[in-house]
Amino acid sequence: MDKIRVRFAPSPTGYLHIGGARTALFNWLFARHHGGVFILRIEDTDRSRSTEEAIHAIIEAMRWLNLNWDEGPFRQMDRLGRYNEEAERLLASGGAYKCYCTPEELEERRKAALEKKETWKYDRRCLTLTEQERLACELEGKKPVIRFYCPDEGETVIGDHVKGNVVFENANLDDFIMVRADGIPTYNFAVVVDDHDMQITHIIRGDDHLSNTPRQILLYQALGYEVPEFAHLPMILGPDKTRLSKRHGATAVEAYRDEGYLSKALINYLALLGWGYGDQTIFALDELIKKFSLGDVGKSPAVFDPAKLEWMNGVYIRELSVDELALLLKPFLKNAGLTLEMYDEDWYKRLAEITQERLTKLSDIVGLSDFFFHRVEYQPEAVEKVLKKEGVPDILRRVLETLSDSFDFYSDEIEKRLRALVEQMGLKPKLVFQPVRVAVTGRTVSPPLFETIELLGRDTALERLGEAINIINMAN
RNA sequence: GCCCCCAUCGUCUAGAGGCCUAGGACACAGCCCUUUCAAGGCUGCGGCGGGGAUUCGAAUUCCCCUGGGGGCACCA
Repeated sequence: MDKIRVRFAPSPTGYLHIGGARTALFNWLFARHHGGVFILRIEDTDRSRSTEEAIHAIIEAMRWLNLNWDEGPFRQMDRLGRYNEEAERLLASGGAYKCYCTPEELEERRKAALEKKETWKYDRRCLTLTEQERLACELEGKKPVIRFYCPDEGETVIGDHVKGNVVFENANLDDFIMVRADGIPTYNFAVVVDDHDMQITHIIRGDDHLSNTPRQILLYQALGYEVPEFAHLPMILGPDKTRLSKRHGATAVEAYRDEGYLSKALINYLALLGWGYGDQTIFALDELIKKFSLGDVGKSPAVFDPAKLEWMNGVYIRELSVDELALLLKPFLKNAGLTLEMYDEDWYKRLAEITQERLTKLSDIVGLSDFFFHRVEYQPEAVEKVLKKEGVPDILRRVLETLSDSFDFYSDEIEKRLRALVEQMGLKPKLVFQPVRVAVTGRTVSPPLFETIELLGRDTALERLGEAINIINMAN
């Protein structure tokens, strides 16, 4: 087989969507698996909806996901000449014809047909225009569109790699518009010329394109092109089983990045949406490349499950080294305004270490560690439930004394001394540690206590212990 | 309305006629570990949409129904 060439061809009308990312990923995996070429092409022929920002956003997202492309990004708007050439060629051979019907006229006729419960198909009014009538239209200043002359007999078969053979009656297709009145090609035409020119061997895309495929195949044949292979991926759905969209929550890849998802986790999760390899759920990237095949792509649509993505993200966060995690965490802290001069690199690494298995998203670090960066805010509930218990002031005083002793302020040593105190007081560990936790963090839930005390530093820890004692006294 | 696609736990899926008493993962519940929360371990809950047909035997093959999705633009 010739060298495999695939492409991802988004239209730049918004951010890179989860579904688009999945399509890009499958193309990329297929290319990498076969040592082929992955091409990025921007389908920007919809001039009213395409924007430069969207192009940048898509490219950014692709980079973040590490879906590197070998050729491109190509832009369809740069290739207008080619479409023109091919359209002229088809016009000359009778495979296409000019149509002077205006959108308004068409809309009217479409409506009328629908009212009579007839299926609308372009009525070929302009197919039989005489040269004189044509000239008259031109003189009126009408700009024609170019329509494909669609055969009304026979059938077109797609040999799809995931759907199998799909048969369409040509009679159900109509003479669709290839080139708009302004000379810009429509999707169905541009995509065919591009895929041919770029020697695409496999077209892997969402199955929302399945019903467009026969039109495109007919176009390939009319233009004398070799028809490529097709693989139509099942849609990604929201919880209500409709096509995944903003209504269902975040769908932009960059939103996940900003929430603190790791690209590797997103990739792994996306790979499982429509593809599977036995019972396995966690795949390293090279494993994905090695194991990916179109044959293992499922036919049925998949519901996007944010909960599973979250879980998987946690798995990937736990796989990070402490150094890597510390580096990734910093921007999230900074963004939340949580910074403090006194904390050095090592401090952040320790923070990463003690929060690692508690993070499901990088952004979780904010809620988990904010008390390190500003005054304690005692949660009323925590004060009520823990600090106001019998004997707590005494316990906190004893802890304060213990931590005031001169010793190296490390978690191991802190733990040793506090456990000794617990022993000495003859209390259950929990009875001592929970009040201490609330005293130094303001709440009942926190990272591991002794490490937290260490990271707070002796001064702050003692200060907060004292503050807690005051609060209790004042309440009484 | 017309055309096309799809159908196993709530979700992602394994399953290509007997290995299925339908397996795994997420979620959920319980227990263990434990200074909290996590993480981890164990256990549990939970499914082949319905009807025919083929077969000694069907989640697996075929047909119909139902349900869901997609397309039918001078959008892609």
